[in-house]
Amino acid sequence: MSGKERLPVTGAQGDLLRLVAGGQAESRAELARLSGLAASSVSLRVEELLEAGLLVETGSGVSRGGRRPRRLRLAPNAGVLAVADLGVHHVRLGLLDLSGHPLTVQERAADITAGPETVLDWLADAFDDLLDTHAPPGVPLRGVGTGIPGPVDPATRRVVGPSRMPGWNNFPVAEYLGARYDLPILVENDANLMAIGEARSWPGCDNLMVLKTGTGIGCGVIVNGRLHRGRGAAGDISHVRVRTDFSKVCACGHSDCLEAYASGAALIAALAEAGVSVERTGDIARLVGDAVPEATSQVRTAGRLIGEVLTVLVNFFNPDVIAVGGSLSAAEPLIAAIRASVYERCLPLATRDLEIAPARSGKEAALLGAGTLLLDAVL
Amino acid sequence: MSGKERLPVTGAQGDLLRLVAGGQAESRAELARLSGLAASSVSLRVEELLEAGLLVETGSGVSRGGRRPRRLRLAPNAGVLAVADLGVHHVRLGLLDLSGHPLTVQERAADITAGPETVLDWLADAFDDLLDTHAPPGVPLRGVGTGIPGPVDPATRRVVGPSRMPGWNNFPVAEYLGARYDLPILVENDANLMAIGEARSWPGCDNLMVLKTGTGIGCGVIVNGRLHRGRGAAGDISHVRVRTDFSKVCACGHSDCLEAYASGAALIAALAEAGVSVERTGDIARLVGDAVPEATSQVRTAGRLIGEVLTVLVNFFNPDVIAVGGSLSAAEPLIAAIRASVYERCLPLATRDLEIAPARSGKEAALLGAGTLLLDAVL
DNA sequence: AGAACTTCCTTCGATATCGAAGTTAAAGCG
DNA sequence: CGCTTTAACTTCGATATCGAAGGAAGTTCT
Repeated sequence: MSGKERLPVTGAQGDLLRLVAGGQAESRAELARLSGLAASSVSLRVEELLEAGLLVETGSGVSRGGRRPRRLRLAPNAGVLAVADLGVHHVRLGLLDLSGHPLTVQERAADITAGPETVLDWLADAFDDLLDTHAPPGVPLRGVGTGIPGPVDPATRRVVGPSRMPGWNNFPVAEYLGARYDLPILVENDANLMAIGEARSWPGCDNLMVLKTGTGIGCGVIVNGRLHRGRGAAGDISHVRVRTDFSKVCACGHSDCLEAYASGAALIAALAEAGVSVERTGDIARLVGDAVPEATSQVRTAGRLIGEVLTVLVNFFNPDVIAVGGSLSAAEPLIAAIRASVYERCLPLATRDLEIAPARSGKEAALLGAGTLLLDAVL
Repeated sequence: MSGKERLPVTGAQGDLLRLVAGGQAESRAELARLSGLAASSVSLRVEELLEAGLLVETGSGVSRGGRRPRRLRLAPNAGVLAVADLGVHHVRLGLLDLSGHPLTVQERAADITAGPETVLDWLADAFDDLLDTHAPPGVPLRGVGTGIPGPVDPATRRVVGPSRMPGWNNFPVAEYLGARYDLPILVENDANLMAIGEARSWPGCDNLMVLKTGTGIGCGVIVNGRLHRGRGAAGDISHVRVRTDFSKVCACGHSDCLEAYASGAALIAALAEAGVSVERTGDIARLVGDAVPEATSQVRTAGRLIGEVLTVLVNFFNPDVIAVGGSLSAAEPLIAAIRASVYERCLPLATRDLEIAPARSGKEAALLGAGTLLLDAVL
């Protein structure tokens, strides 16, 4: 667990390892195509990686009309990653192998308002616990990463101006964890991590928007296969102004923000007014499933508002995919309403091959995304 | 004028040439830093390029504390590019050297509604004319490019669904020009070209939005220093819905499109209703300069509407710069109104270092952009 | 079943790139 | 002015990459 240095690989070896770890290549031939290296060079490097015990050959793959490829995998004992997805009330955390596949995942209750030191100490203890109980013996920890339910400045890797995280503003999360783990540390906004994780489930799609509809509304943007951070807050559409019949003031001080109408928190408040008591965002989808009319109507309205914001973004950005995740996305009318808005209003060229679909990668999306980003730092 | 092949350069040589041509590097040392190659390798390749007559040394540059760099330039006789920016009523066309600097630029009246064959034949004749009269003798033509005032499908390089170009739909512009010139041919949307040209004027800024406010409203998007095309129509914000007091139906069939209120064409119509007769979009800025109240008021409203659309995009995309060009941008209240909307409504993290400014690169922006893109195909 | 592809991977000599050490030419300074 | 420092380039042996040719292991066509 010592040594902040990467694995003992040269540049070209690292590129190849990343391609295998990222699931983009499974054979020498694919590596050659994707890396741009000559097939002969790939063979040489792969040979070295096999000898170093970082790669293993696991049988052969499917023929594409000729000789079958010899399938390459990352060695299971090359290392593990410890990753977490900090939420407001819950934390998901787990261990991944260096292919980014989960070895174990847990969800634990946690209160992020307890402040950064308390939460991060607790998190590190939880990691140690997981490593003791679930990591194969002798396999080294190679990196630590966590998602944060608020904006993270990519330059300083500090939390900046979070709305639901008192005490965290400007806290140097990466440094604090770095003091405990002498390893690559990743700190990133949770919607961004989710977007990266989700992108792995859409091969061939280079431009995605990934919505996280939960207590708040988050959005991660993948451009050209890579996370777009902008100045640090890219994808933040929660305070975009929407067209509505009556006016609401948002917690941010502006009026008519999307979040004030279409977030899980807003829906819970609206349902309470209508006499329907809901405690958690996840329960809204259940009410919709039980055909409670107030819930369905509210979700439909939220979908329409989100969809109207998306029309602008679809025309502007022309994504291949809009993946909708988060606990609200389990309510079917949400995506239906989003689709209706977008397809009705957007340019044909922009919607021709646009797919608007539920997120494919489930609850672990953010953890997988953390793994994917960490691999770039580790390999 | 024969030979569709590129210049006789190997891969690494091409990279170096592109860096010099793009104005990013002027010395061997800069080339080494930017290309990632070892200094020794750079020296070898540069030596070859000098011998091949593609590069020339032109004295020495400014010392940065040590020995002065030996300044490198593209050889003036390495070739020329013929580029055009097709508008609805006018065409700008010119010759560029392989550094992308204009040798000569002209504006000629032309009617794009005459149909593609007529216009493109006329354009090619105009190119030949320019080459005869303004190209240094013996310098070969290396590439041809043109901007189109409508959407261009990047896959097929055909015009798709243009609004003001009858007869052009699905016309294979690149193929048609390719039959006349056996050279790399570039065909691209005009706002996209303008964005690329403008981006060269903002060194260090990797994420830009470039607005073209003329008869219509165009927008080009630069992400990570490269043009973002999406599925072909990225940046097209002209048919985004805006919040207004009264409702208008746009030519596209939807109601309340941005273009129906804030485009030059819309302003001319609105001014006519107010009893102010304007013929061309460029005259609106003149009226504003003469403090005609109706014009100022209309432009301010247009700016506010554009700004409101931009708030969504700024939160989402987090650009470094919004550059506003086109004939309307000469009207100062336009940018002032855009700034007011964006700064009032957007997230602090997104506007902290955001610059909203008039385009820097003038009327030739699209031609320069065409040159920049062509260089990638030629070098 | 046999011949003809196709694809995957390896071998080996030719070539390109690297990087450490040296050279050249300037700026900064007492 | 001469000394040190800095940066720009060059030289040259070590190393990495390439690419053509060929072998291995399939599929497809006849």
